[in-house]
Amino acid sequence: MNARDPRPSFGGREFGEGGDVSKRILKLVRSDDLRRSKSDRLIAHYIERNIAELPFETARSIAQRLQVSPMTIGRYLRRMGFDGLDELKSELRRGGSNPAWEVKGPVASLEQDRKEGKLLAGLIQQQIDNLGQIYAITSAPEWQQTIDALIGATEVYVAAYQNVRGIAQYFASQLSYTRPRVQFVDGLNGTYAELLDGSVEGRLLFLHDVRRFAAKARPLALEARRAGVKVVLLTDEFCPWGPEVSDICLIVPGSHGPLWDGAATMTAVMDLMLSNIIVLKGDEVSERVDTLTHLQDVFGDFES
Amino acid sequence: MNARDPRPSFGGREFGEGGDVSKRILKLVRSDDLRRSKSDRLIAHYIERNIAELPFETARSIAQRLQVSPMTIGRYLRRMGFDGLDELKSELRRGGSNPAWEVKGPVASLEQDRKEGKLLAGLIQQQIDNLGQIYAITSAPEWQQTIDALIGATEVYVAAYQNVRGIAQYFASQLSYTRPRVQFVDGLNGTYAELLDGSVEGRLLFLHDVRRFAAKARPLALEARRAGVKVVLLTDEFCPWGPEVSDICLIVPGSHGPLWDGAATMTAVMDLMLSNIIVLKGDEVSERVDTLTHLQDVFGDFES
DNA sequence: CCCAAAATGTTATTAAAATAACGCTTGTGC
DNA sequence: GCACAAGCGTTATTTTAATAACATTTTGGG
Repeated sequence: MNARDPRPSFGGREFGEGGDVSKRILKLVRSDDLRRSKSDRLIAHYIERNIAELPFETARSIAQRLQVSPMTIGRYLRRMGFDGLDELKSELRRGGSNPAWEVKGPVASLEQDRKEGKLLAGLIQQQIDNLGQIYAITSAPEWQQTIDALIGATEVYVAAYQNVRGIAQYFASQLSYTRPRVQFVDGLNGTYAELLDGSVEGRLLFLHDVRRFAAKARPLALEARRAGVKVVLLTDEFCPWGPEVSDICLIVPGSHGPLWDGAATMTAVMDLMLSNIIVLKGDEVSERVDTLTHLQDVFGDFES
Repeated sequence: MNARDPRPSFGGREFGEGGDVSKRILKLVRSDDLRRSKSDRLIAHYIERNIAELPFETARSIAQRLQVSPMTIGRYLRRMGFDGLDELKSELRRGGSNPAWEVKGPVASLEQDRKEGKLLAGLIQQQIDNLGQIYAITSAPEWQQTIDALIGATEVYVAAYQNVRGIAQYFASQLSYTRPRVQFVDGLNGTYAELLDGSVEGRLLFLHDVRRFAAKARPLALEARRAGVKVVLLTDEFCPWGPEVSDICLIVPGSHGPLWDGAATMTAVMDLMLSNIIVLKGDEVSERVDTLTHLQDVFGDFES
């Protein structure tokens, strides 16, 4: 045993209260003694909320999720009184009888509630169905073209209006982690000169618009193409002029609900694009992320 | 791959019969093809009776229990169509989602397709799992409190920073369709005076922040509460100071991927909130939407 | 009873997780 | 601020599980 990481003689299995095991673990995890440092709280919190998932986890996987080192998890478990995650697991196993993971998952109860006509369950179900559909998009040739375009362009300009403007800004923000020269444009100066002045070859306009289309969108796309800018359009199935004004037109189906159109599916599509880019660019992205993380620490107003 | 122990092209995930995963596994295990030899039946029987225990087992431990060699277990799992027990476990973990589309095989595109196809499908699956989980949030008391607060407040201020800023702006934009006096605040004037000056009772701060937390977020929440503003915090499971600084703390689990943290789940949560509000406010919202639609037509730069 | 084919066990190798030892960072008391 | 202690990450090592390749046993037909 490591002298630096002693296993205390109290706590853990020494308790013999005989009650429900997961309750005991939760109680342990909630005790002040195990929430002292920041990562303590992180881990405690994670266990508290994901106790049903623990059987599937390893110390390593938890560590990765929480962005700490596996050692920290190991030390924490030892402070809890368990000699490694396996010991905690077998304790959980004995305690049994509470298992959310058994046959019914959370999704199963979701299904149940949906049948009972609960509104939110139905909406979630619809979101899920939508997500199932977007897999089809990733197999379309336009998908690969879009990825290639986003990677290959010298400069990327992202544009969107009205209510989905924020979503596109998010995309631009995330995209800039994977490559340089990404900019959100709003044309508030009235000209879009930065995009349309033709001073750089290989520019790309990533235009996002959905129903109740913005008046500016179509002319911008047309003008961009005239200026030699490649245009990617991400839109929904209601766009009447999609393919005409764009080089690559990605149509996301089903991104509209009974009450109104949600942006969740679009966000998922964007996240998928980013993931795909990361996979393709690999280490190149890691380096850039490191650089940006450093810059964040210097200028970024991030915590800690 | 071992020529003696081929993994057949049928079986396992190739089936897309839909429905609950454990059902699928049980069905597999009961098929004649997987009960041919003596140990086949032994293993099949064991899985059938102890499927809930599987997450705690290893191939080795099962083997020991059944007095066969670990190899036999491994081979059996492979015949089932799983590449090792871990793959079966992760299937079980997913619980209940329909793998129909996961199966559609490799996407027909460029070289790395198989890998990437799998990857994207996996990411979508993860999104779906996340969505399944958010149902749990909607049943939490905090959910209803949040909805009530969003409806009941005299003024709503939405705040977020860095990369999720756009997402929150989207939320603010959408929320303003359901009720008046919604504003996104960024504190760029350095004071947040509009929010903190105490000139109006019943104000609400809707603060959204996720990992790599903004340095501004925590102080803003604290200051807001001091100024008598109710604080709703929408965050992920990594927030160490969530409940301390907020009146209502909504924690969205699983909004993080292997590559990075996506915003799709958060967007879905927001859309759900909006839907919930619409349902509760009913006609009141319709009227407001009509009004806003009219205003859009006059000022809004919308098409047609 | 024998023989071929299938099934299983054994052994050696590979892959992966846990952790001890060390060093850096962070926070905290004076 | 400064110094000491606690917390954490990193690397190298140990331990454990999974599996390919080979050896042995079992099964079923003649």
